[in-house]
Amino acid sequence: MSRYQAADIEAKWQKAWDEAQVFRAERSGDRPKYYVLEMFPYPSGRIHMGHVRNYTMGDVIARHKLATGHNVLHPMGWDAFGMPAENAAMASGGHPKDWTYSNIADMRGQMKPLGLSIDWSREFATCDPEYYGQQQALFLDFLEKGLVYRKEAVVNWDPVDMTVLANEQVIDGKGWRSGAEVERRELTQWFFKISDFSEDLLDSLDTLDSWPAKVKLMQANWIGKSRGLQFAFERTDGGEIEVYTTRPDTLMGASFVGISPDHPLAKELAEKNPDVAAFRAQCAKGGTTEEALEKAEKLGFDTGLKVRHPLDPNWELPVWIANFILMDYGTGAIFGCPAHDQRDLDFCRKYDLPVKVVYKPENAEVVSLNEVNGIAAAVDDIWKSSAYAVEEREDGPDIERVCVDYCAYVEKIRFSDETANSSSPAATKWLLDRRFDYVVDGSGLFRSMSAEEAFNLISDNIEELGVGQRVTNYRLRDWGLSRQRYWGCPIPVVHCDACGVVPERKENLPIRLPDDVSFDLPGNPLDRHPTWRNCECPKCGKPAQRETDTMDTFVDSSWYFARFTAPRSDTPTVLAEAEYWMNVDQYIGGIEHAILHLLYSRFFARAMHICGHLPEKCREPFDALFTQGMVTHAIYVTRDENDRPVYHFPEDIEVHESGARLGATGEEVDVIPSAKMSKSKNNVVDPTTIIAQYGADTARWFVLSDSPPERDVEWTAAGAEAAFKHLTRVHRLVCEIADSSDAGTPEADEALLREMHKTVHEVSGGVESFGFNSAIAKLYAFTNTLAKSQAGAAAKRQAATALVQLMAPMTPHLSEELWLRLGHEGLVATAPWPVADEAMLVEDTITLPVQVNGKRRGEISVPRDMDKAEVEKTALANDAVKRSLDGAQPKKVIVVPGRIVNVVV
RNA sequence: GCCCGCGUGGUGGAAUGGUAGACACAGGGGACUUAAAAUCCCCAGGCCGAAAGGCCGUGCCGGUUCGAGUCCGGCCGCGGGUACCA
Repeated sequence: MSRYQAADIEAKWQKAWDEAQVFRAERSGDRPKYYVLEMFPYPSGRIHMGHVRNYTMGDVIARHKLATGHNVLHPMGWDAFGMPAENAAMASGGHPKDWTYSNIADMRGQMKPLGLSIDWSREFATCDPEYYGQQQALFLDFLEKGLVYRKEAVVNWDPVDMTVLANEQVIDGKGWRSGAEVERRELTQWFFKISDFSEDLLDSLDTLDSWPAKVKLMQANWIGKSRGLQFAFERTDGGEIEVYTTRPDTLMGASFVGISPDHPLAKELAEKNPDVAAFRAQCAKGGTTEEALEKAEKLGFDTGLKVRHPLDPNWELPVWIANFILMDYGTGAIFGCPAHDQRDLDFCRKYDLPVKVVYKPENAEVVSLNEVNGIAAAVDDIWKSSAYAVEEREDGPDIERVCVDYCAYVEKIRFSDETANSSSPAATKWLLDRRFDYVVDGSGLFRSMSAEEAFNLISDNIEELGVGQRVTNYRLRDWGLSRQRYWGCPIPVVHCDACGVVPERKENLPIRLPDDVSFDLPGNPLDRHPTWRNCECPKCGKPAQRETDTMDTFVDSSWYFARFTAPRSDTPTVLAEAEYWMNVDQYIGGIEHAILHLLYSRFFARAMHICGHLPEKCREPFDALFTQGMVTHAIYVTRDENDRPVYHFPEDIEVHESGARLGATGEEVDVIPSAKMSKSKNNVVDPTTIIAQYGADTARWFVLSDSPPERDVEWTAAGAEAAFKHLTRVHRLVCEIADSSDAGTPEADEALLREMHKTVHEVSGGVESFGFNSAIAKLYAFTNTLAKSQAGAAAKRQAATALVQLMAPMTPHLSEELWLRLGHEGLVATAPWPVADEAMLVEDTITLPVQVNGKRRGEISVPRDMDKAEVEKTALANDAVKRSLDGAQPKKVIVVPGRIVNVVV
């Protein structure tokens, strides 16, 4: 009997599949098509366990669909533009192109041994001029349809290196190479008009039935539809300030009007007032990320300007410049209502601005006002309490009641204030400044009304006054695609002194990246290239300058799925091919792409449809989405002399009880226990050693069995050994069965075949619903059953055949080998998937647990179809149950047929 | 900060609101062997108990339910995203 020789088997069958062209995808009318796609990799140089996990999952789906009679498209390509190639060029002097293509060759070489059912004839890289040239054509079409435009936007600016930094290159607010404090700076850049599609992108989420709910929720929140009021505050010195608010109901609690440091008014003031200029400069420090902006200390500057409250001309509010107000959202100006917004509250406390309550806190009565910390603490508690947040509902704010009782509440606070030992300035200020006699509706007191009523009352007043109107607003911003970098798709436009910005002619595409560039200086090499940017204006023919910005790499990955349907065509897509192959039936990728990549792709599919590159049905390009968890691993960090992080490889680390240290020097390292594997953090584990040691089938089996696919998994090497042992066991067992001629008992045959049908049923279900780890557990159990079975050779061969077929999507090479060994014709890869006999799935006798008051006390064995009354009788007659009841009379007996009996006493 | 997830034995994990811990890893014991490897068999959440059995137990606190790992509310911890990492 031959031993399990993974290396021989795998090479043999990969060759066989190749020769039979089993995975070559061609249009065909005789089978339903199925397009399965895994998010294509960035060619970092080495595949890691995350790739193996991702592609193996997709491969199981693809092979299962092939076996169930589908015409499967399962392509692979490379998301090949991006910063790491330039970083490598800077670090070691090579060329990004060489680095990238060499990495692609390496990774393809590491992926092929996995035996993936990929149609490699469709492979491409986004840095191929044949691909990015078509992308440039798309850009020009988008431009023509008004889907692209230019405007000013802020970037991270490194004032020492004089270059734009990616967010990732900003560490603790400092440039990663220079260590200089990063500034925000405005540049003119290209934008896709994704915001034109806000409503559609939001509404269409409802049609994506096979997407994870969490992804749809994240996208919906990202798009961030809000109903609000846009209106103007009149300045006492003339002019006005336009604000947007989702909370007009809190207008009577306004304490100030705030404008963004990037607001035109702030810029105007800065020209005359050096203090304002200095404040703006202070606000411009730090990175551009939302996180950095939100977490930054709240800074404000009192402009000295005043505005009139729109509902009370005698009520003046100060105008502040505040760093937490984003120019990109709404109008870049707000009114602050500190009582009902945490950020406004923080701000008002810091600058001693009044806090006016509009809503009565729901739990005002239960607040203890005699706490040792005095009234300030009580007020704090209330401010912090969730009662203050008015829940945003689909139909606008609701639930909470606008005050009436708040007068009584304020009295209560005041009463307590007299007895409190301390009176904090904030609390005193708040008490002194209440204006609860203000009239909204002329009645002399606030009416008791719901938040929605208040929302409408204020909005109506504002609209009647003619100073503003209700508007729908979206958080989603247009997609800035300009990058001041070399290794990306050149933006195909020309700047002409006479004609302005002119699109390149399509016949001049692709606009190729020049090869002769240097990375010895920071910044974009295209900018300082001696000749590349010189060209003729496509319109007037005079000398002109090429755009030197390249495209965001997200553009590359926003349409590659469509390109796979016609990867060699000299147009971006071919409608007939797209009509046949699209949409992607199953898309698989990391949860980290839940928002940006998937949203951008949805936008691109719409835009491509508008330009005639995709049929109508492709507006939502991914029918089903599965988001796999990430493979994580600890990160080991030390700090260099400038306090910048240095990441160490796992193999250089010694772990001890209280932490970890560097093996070479003994230096203690900080351990970040579990984080996404990332090349820049040096925590990537290489799967090739496992493949070399045990074979691809072991690696595939192990990554699928180890954890549920949607969950993150911490990589450990233990376990691969066990997977290999199991496959060896299956090999031995099936070979024994193939050679056996034993007779068995009819009972054993029956039992084995019942178990076989159950396994077929459960494994099929598991494969179809991404329950790979559970499916594999069933296969383990069935292997154990088969090994112990006393069934005859014929029944065992039948069971072994099913086992081999069920394992085939996961361990395709081993299965082919055993399929042949069992004497079957052709390839298991194309053999029809086994189908379970429903009649064999039901047992005649079932075991029911019996609970007494919800605790399991015994079990009974009853016929499957026994009626409820009989089951109840049997349960109550059970010895263990009687003992547990101890003579007590049951009040109620709940019988859940086929499930459980619960006796309540 | 904000949005979204996740949290179950020593470990990975299983469990349409219905017997918590399937299946495996590591561990312990045994068989085979001169020995080892390989293979096979058995044990195994915690506590009490000789056993029968009992009590506790799915991050924490509370709720809904005959019944909660699962649903609801509030916390804590960890992870992802946060628009120039891909």
